[in-house]
Amino acid sequence: MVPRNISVPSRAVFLYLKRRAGGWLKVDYNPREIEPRWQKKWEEEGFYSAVSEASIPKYYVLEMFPYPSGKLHMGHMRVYSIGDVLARFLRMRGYNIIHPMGWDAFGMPAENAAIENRVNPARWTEQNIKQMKTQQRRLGLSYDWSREVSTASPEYYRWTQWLFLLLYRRGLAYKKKASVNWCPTCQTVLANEQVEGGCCWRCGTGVESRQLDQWFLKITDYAERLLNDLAQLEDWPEKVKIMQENWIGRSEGAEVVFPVQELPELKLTTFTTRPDTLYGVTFMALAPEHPLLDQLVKGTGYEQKLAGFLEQVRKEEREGAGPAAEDAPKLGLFTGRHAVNPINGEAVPILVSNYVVMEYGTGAVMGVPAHDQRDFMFARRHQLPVKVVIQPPGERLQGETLREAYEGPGVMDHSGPYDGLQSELGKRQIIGRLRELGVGGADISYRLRDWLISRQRYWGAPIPMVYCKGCGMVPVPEEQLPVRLPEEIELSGERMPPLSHYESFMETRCPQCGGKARREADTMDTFICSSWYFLRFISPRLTERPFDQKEADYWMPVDQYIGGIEHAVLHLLYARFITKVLYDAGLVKVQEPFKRLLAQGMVNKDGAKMSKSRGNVVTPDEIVERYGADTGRLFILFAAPPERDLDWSDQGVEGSYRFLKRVWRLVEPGPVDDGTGAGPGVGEIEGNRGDDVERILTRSIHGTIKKVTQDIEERFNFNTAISAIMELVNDIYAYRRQAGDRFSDSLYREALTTTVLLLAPFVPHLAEEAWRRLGHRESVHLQPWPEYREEVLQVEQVEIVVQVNGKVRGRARVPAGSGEQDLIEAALKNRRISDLLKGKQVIKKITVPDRLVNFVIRP
RNA sequence: GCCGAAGUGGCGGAACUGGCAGACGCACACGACUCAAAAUCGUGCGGGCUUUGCCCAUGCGGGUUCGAUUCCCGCCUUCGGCACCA
Repeated sequence: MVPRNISVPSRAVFLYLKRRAGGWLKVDYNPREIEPRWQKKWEEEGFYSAVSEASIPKYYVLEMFPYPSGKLHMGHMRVYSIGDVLARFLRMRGYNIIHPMGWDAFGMPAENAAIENRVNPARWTEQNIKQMKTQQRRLGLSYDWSREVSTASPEYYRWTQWLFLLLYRRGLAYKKKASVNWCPTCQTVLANEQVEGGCCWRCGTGVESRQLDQWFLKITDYAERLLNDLAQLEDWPEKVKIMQENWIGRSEGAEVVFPVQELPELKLTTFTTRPDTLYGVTFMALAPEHPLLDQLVKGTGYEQKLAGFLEQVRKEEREGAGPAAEDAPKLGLFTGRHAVNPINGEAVPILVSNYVVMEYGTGAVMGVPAHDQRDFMFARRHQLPVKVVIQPPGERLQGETLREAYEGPGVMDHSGPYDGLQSELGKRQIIGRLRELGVGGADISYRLRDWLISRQRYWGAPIPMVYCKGCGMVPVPEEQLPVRLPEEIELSGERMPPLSHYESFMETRCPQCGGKARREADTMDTFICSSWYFLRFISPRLTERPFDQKEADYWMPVDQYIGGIEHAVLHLLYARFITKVLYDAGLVKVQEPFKRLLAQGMVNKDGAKMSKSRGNVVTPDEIVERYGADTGRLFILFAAPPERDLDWSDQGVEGSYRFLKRVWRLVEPGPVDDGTGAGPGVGEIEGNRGDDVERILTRSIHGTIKKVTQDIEERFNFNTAISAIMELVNDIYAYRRQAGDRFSDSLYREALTTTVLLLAPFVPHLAEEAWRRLGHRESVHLQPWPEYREEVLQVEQVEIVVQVNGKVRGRARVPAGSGEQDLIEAALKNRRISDLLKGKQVIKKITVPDRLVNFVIRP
């Protein structure tokens, strides 16, 4: 038996502290020396490499891979820090961790740099990757670098092209001429998701509309599944799911077919969410791009006028491009033809209007001005009749005097046999009638459009298609992949797309007939490259297939995905779509790629986004240089919960640094039992408070383990986890101050050991250095996470609050778990309480075990 | 306009299931150490008052409850998403 509270080791500590105070043997906290040393060591030891091994539970931690701009910013540092804490924590918890990193390396900055500075995009990108990787390495992140991939390498884009062919084979990739979003600055088209408020997501330029022959992916075929499966994503933020839901924009309604009066064989199909207003139709409006327009107008004498009108619309669009489309004038032109309302045989004029969008529904709108605000504004502008067919409760509206459309529900009116019916019921009945008549029926429409993937640019994965005079469009056979991007190319920035002017690329042989053929000159949207990269990380060097299915079955899905909210409907929707396609092709077993998602907030400074123009930019490099990576990581994680925006504070960083120095001073002396000297004399250490100090520290140790574990695992609240560790450190200092000759070497050691283990995921370098100083041989990052002992947390006595009418009026100490009667008795023993209750009538006594007693008295 | 989130000290934030509002940190003030400063250690720190204590206080106004930062209703402000989607 070793007696407790031996004074010898504590004297050792004491003397050590004294010596330090004298200024010798002291080593300051020096992250600049510690951090690179451990980074090197860890890499040599290679224990961050993931190995497939089904015997222990796997965990896939992934942060959205970056575009290699060459400059790491605070936003990057934040995502990586969050991911790294999780990866390190879960590794200590006994999981088989895969934590890879790579590069979303195709994209326009490389190409633009090439044009401006005559550098080679491939070299430029390589350079940036190298630079950025160095910056990442300095942060002490636990990546398995052996899995690094770059989407711009032929070994990778070969499989992006393979994916395209898979989509093509499955009928999900097609080429069509369509009016598309064109960014004049980027000289390329954009998918719908890539237009934000009418402007380019990348450069902010107003987007124009252009007619081009382009490649699309049929993501709309998956609209229903993409929508429904959101319900399975329990661990995704509600916000992101709602954004995707809105983006997909499912509306239920009906399809209604209107024959053209003058040309009965010609039929116009419309989509409406309000079949109950069918009797209120007073016109029909077609989109300017509507395919039947030419046929319709032919022979009416309106041909000239139509051509002029379309020219005007186009001009209007070019000039008025941008937001506020709603306020744009609703131009219209009569086509000379009429449509017949299938429900009542009424003929209404057919017009062309710029407020009808070809891409939604059928590109034709049945105009019900009384019950749709846009139709109403159009009708008033062009003197079309307004016919009220839905009466709101307690009102009788008149078409002639209506000031705005009534869009709510009501009772049907002027609707033949349906008069007097509730509109909701009327919807169903009219849909039934349309079906009977064979002129429509229930239908669903989505806001989601097909994904436009052609980019008239050079630096992307070439679309593996060949055009042959004899055979037409022919896909490049898989065994001929990759279609290599010519690396030595002069980019002028003028002749787009660049590849079309590069003969040695364009000229090829037709895979079918062997004759002369031309290649597709467009490259793919980089969002395709990033919609499957999480699978490539699983088998990054495989040459026969994009990924190994068995390995994918083991590692997928990504258990925790972390990234910015800006990808709520871009990357995250595309990746879900591609995963579902791969599932349908029998290549993966999961229908959803990301089990859990964390959308981290932005990093601001002085309440505004960090930007060069504001001059409020702080870079990870500066922070690492000045304070070390550990301080930067700690501050970023401590200053706010991960999903919230974070305000950078130089003083806050200073505080984190101070805390780490405080920890350093605890561990810097090394193991405490160096066996020199005798214990401190009585009175040399102030405030001896006896046994209690020991119990307080013990409880603090175990309480902190519990809190930190829960905060990381269940809530992702790293900020509160860190504050708990700070409290433990404060308790250790208090113990050192107060223990006196009861100082327990073993307890002190346990406290330090625990602190270091708990800090390991957050500040890996300092923790490692401290761990070794405490006398350990093996890395702290290979240690099991500490377990807490519940029994230590049990307390015998608790302090309860005593309230009178809900206001705190006193306190009482009671044994833990006391019953109602004991609580009340203890509360009444308090002088103030009994005084307050004297002569008063107690109506009610409320007790909450171990918490409070509340006396309700008559006022 | 529609959809969504958030409003708590001088500041970042905490309070997990309705139970002591303000943990932890920053800033500030004071004290110790020092010739002095820095560093460090310690103490205090929402506001008010008639200060053994009492009152007010979690954007504003109501409500439910013994008790509300937490639940409900109405409003205000800020931020984010969508924006002629028939």
